[in-house]
Amino acid sequence: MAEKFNAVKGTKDILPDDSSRWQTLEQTTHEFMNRWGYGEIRTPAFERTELFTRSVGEESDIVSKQMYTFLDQSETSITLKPELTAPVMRAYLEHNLDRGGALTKLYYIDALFRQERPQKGRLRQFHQFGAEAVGSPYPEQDVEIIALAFSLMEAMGVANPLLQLNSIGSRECRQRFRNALVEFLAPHSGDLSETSRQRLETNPLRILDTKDEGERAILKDAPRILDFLDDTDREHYEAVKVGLDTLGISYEQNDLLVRGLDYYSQTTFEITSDALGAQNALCGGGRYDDLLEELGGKPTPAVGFAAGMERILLAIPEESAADSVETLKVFVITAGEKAGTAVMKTTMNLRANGIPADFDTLNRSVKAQMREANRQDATHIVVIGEEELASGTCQVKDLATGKQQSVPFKELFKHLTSV
RNA sequence: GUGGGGGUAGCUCAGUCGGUUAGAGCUCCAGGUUGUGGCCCUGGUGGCCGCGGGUUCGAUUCCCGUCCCUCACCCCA
Repeated sequence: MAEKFNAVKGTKDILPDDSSRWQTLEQTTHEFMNRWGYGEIRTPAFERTELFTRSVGEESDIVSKQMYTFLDQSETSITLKPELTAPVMRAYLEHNLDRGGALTKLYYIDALFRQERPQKGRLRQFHQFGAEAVGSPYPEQDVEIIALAFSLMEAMGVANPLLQLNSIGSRECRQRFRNALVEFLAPHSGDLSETSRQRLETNPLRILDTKDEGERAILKDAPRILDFLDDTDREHYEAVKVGLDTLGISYEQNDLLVRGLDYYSQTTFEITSDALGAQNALCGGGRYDDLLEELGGKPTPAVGFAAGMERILLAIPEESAADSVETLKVFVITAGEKAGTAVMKTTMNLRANGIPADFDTLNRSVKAQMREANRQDATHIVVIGEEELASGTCQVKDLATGKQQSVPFKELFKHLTSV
C-alpha cells in the first residue's frame, strides 16, 4: 500500500461530528454582526509580506518568527495571513470604504496561519472572527466594540468570561513611558532573562507581560503606563470605563496588558476564560489610530477585536446533546430487488419537498437498513417492496411508537407531515 | 528553539519481569426474526505493537536513533 498522509503539524480536520458546533458559532457571529451593523468582508488567504512587516512590527513575534512566507513565481514575497486587521485595512484603503469620511463597520470570519509550536488552544492554522470600526476616534466606539466582543462571548456560552482593560496611550505617551521603563529596568538588567534583556533594546513594553516570577517582582516598582497618559488619553480611557459601567459590563484593569502587535494605541483589552489551558486569551483587541496612516491612508482612527474560535469551542460546554428536537426524518427501505428505483424516486421526492430523507445504496438486508435508519435517528421509515409496488402503497412506520401502517404513495407526503 | 508525557485493532485502553496463536470494551458485519430498528444472545472482520538499527537462539517488550502526537515554556486567538 502507498504511504498515507497526515494533516501537517498544527493543522486539524474538522469532522462531521464537530462541524455543527462550528456552524453554530458562525451563525451566531453572522447574526450578531448584522444586528450590530457590521458588514462582512472576506480578504485573500495571502498578502504581500510587507503589509505585515510594516503594520504588525518587525520586532513582534509574529513577524520575526511565525510567518509562513515564500516567494511566488514573480519573486514577490508572499505571506499567509498571520492576523486579520492589516489585510482588512489594506482592503479598506484599496476600495475607499471610508465613504467620504463616515464610519465603516466591518467583520470577518477567517483562517490564519502562524508557525508556532502547537499546544492546547494553539494551532498553526486557526480561525478567528472579529470586527473593525473605522473612522471614529471617540470612546463610544471603543465601548461598542468591547460590548460586541463581550456579548458574543456570552451568547456563545463561554464560561466565566473575564474582561481585562488597559490604555497604552498615544504614541508620544508610549515613547515617554518607554524611556522611563528602560531607565528603570537598566540597573536590573542582570536579573532579567535573556529575551527580556534583548527586548530592553527592541521592545521594552513587552517585558511587562512576562510570567517570570523574578521579573514580576522587579516590575512591581516599575513606572506605570497610566501615569504617562496625557489628559486626552486619560479622559478617553475614563469615558470608556464609564461607558462599560453604564452597560453593566464588568472589567478588571490590568496595566501590564500591552499586547504583542505594534499598531495598538490607547485602549487595549483582552477577554480570558479559566476554562482553557495555558492559552487563556479568547479575544483581544484595541484601538489602532496610527495604522491606516502607516499603510498609506490618511490618518484615520479605528478600533477592533479578534476572537479565537478554537479557543471559544474549548471554553464552552460540549453541548447539551439532548437537544434532539424531534424533527421529521425519513429512511426509505428497499425490500426486494425490483423496488430499488421506486425507493430512489420516493426519497428524492421527499427531499424535494423539504423532508430530510435517505436510502440505502449498499444493497443491504432489510434488517441492516432498519439499523441504519435507527443510527441516523430517523423518525420514520418507509418500506417499499414488491407487494407495495403492486398495491400502490408503502409501509410507513413511526420508529418512536413502533406503529406501522399502509399508506398510498400519493398520500405519503401528507401522511408524514400531518403526524 | 527548550523541557515533561505518550505512540499496541476504526475508537478508548490493558498487557508482555524478552518466549509459541497479542487482549478487553465500544464500533463495524452476520446470525438469532424466509421483508422490520433500538435492548439482549451468539459468532465474525479487523493489528508490520510508529519507523530504522542494535543486543539476543528469540524483541511488541531491553538499548540507541528517528518520526509523529500531546502538554508546558515562549508568545498569542
